[in-house]
Amino acid sequence: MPRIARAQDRSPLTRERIVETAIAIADSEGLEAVTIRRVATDNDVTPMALYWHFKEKGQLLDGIAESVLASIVLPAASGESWDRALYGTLHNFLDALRPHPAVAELIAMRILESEPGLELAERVLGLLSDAGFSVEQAAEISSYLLSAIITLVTAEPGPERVLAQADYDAQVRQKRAALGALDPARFPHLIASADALAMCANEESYYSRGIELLVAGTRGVLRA
Amino acid sequence: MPRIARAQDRSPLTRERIVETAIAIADSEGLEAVTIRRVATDNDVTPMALYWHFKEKGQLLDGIAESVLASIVLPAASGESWDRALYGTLHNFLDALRPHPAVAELIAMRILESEPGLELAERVLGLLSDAGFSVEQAAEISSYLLSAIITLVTAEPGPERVLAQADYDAQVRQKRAALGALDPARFPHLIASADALAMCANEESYYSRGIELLVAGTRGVLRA
DNA sequence: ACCTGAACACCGTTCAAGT
DNA sequence: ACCTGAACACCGTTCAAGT
Repeated sequence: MPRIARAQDRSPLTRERIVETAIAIADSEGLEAVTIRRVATDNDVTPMALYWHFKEKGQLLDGIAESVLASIVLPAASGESWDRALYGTLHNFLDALRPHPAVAELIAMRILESEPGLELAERVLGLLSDAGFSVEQAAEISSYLLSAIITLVTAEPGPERVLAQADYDAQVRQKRAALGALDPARFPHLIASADALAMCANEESYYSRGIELLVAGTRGVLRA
Repeated sequence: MPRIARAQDRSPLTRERIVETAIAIADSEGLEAVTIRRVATDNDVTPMALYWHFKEKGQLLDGIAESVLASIVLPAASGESWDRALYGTLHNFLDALRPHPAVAELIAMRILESEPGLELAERVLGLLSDAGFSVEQAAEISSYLLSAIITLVTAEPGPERVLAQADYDAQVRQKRAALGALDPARFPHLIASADALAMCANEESYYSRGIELLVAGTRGVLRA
């Protein structure tokens, strides 16, 4: 008599599978949709099953951050100038974050808690040291640069990335209209910028100019 | 026969009083402690009373953001160079955020939804326009600069600002120890920076150098 | 106009128990 | 080792009702 399909017949849950589904939920519906109960449901398991793999929800969030940080591709250090290498490294970090804007906010506080995050920070500190910054300045600037890259993706102009295309377009129109309706005597520049503020016309240039600004700023404080 | 003290004898709740207590809770215990029920309790009122003043919790958070934005002091535009004026304006924004680091994260998405936020954005756009940026570039850079200021306060090195002094010190020690225990062959710069990364030695210089970096970066992309 | 009481559908988490 | 069932203390929110 064949047993009906049940939990013990399935491939067992793993930390990795749980984190994977959590990221998928965040990508499609936002971080607030990532609940213990929802992640459990998506794995055909009761909520309490997750507590075998994670002591508490915070550890699941740690796992998400670590997984995204692990996707950073850091090429071997080359003979470039420090500022070009810094640009490249920050871009490598950004490229890992962009596919998962909804979880980016988890990362800032966790960089120094994970192996791949430590490697990223070590690399940036090294480049700033090459540039001639003191240990204290390098520490301050590196932690700021990495946070700023995260901000770049969480603060991309336009509605949140989680929305369906139709909702997205509707929100863009609404935001543009709201800015366009302002008092022209008081907010002339906002009115002129309504289009550009309502959505990000060109993501690539938004991101590369953002990183460029950070690197140029780092050069600037070095000279000062 | 005297009535016992009851709800209808107290001064009535106001939007402002509610927002005020919400900010106080966030300041002392963090944003996650701000619940409808807790804010109600602190006002000696049932949770449902808040729904007379706010349609949903999101509107309370909007109110918090607006209140903090309203505390920005923007001096009248002076004859300074655009970059010095930009430094000053960003500092004005920062000064409004610093007393309330726990709610800073609410502000980024809400700047263009409130009167004082619009005034801040208009000012920054004007300065970038003076500098010679195109409308599109000014829009991109302004939204990035304002987010970056918020990041400066949410990403300040060291443990979260909500903790009691003893817990704060303990966390600093723990973080420093963790970094100090890394493999010196792989993470030499992190080990050297352990002290500086575990806490912010000098907040004032951290903040002024952060703004300096952003202004220098803006100058840099203008020349490019 | 302003607030309460009772109820609902959700959370995260614990604890004892099953295989 | 890995998972379930039942329960607890919390959420935000609705709806009808009180003054």
